[in-house]
Amino acid sequence: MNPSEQLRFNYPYQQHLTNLTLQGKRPATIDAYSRAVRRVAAYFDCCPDNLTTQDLKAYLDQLIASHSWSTVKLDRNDLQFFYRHVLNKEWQWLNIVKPPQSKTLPDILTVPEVASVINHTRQLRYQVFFLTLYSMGLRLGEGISLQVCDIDSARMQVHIRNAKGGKDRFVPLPTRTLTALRFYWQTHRHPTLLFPGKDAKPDSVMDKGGVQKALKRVLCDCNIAKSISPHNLHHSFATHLLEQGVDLRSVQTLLGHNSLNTTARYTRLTHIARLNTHDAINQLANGLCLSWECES
DNA sequence: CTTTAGGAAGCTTGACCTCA
DNA sequence: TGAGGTCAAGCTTCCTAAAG
Repeated sequence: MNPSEQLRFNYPYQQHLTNLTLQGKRPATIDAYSRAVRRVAAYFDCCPDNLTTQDLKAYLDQLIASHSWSTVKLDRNDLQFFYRHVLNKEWQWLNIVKPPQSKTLPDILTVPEVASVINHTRQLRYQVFFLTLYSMGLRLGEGISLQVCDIDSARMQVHIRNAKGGKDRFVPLPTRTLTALRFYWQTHRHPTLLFPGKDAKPDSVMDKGGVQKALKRVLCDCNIAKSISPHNLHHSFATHLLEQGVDLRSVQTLLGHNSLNTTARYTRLTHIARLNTHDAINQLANGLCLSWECES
């Protein structure tokens, strides 16, 4: 893009960012939506305010060929937002962009596999972190943001703040996890964070990429060939609770899921006798043998 | 359908170790 | 002791999957 065109693009782009913020969109959404506008501008090498319907159809057509439908949907939604709120235009034809129907299911670790992963994790911080994610069914982002003040050891529960969609929830805290968190905290004694980063910035949390890489290494050491990421610990936890007889609604509340869609795979298990959620969680955590506990 | 979080890749940085 | 190598962590960006 030449300098004058770039200058012309900057104004609507900034307006777009402002509108997204004013609409209360989360940072991840603003990031994703702003990328789509930058991408279409880069593709046509100009400010996208005067593109024709044919131009945009051609753009989305090549995008379908080169990217996943998730990306295509994002760009479609972002362009719609951009045209509606920045350019004040409607693009009805965008409704013809519809992804094919598909439904995939995540890989699940067994309880012995989870124990193996935790025990093969050499660094204490990752070992305790994986235990924390699994034993309370947390998402990666929820785990790394945990603070000392979120732990309520009197009521044996943890306050999960600003989870997906900006929602809070409480989850039961297994005794074993509390012990592990206390043990690990003694090694760094950070005033607020349970899982601080290693860099010089005092309030930086543990890096997501580092956690992902650490888990990949451990899975390799354990010879586990399943497609597993930290988020699969969240799914594995849900599966194991249902296998223990906890009812589906309780598991969804625990994980911060409102819909039945993603957990529908587990519904066949709900005929099993109901079990107290707190007991089931402690049973799962107690089923893991942690190497550092054996050493200490 | 729309929105948000997670995963992955590529690059940089810094700690740690070895060796001349 | 300093140069060079190695590796993990951190950071940024882009892409994909999951959840609302």
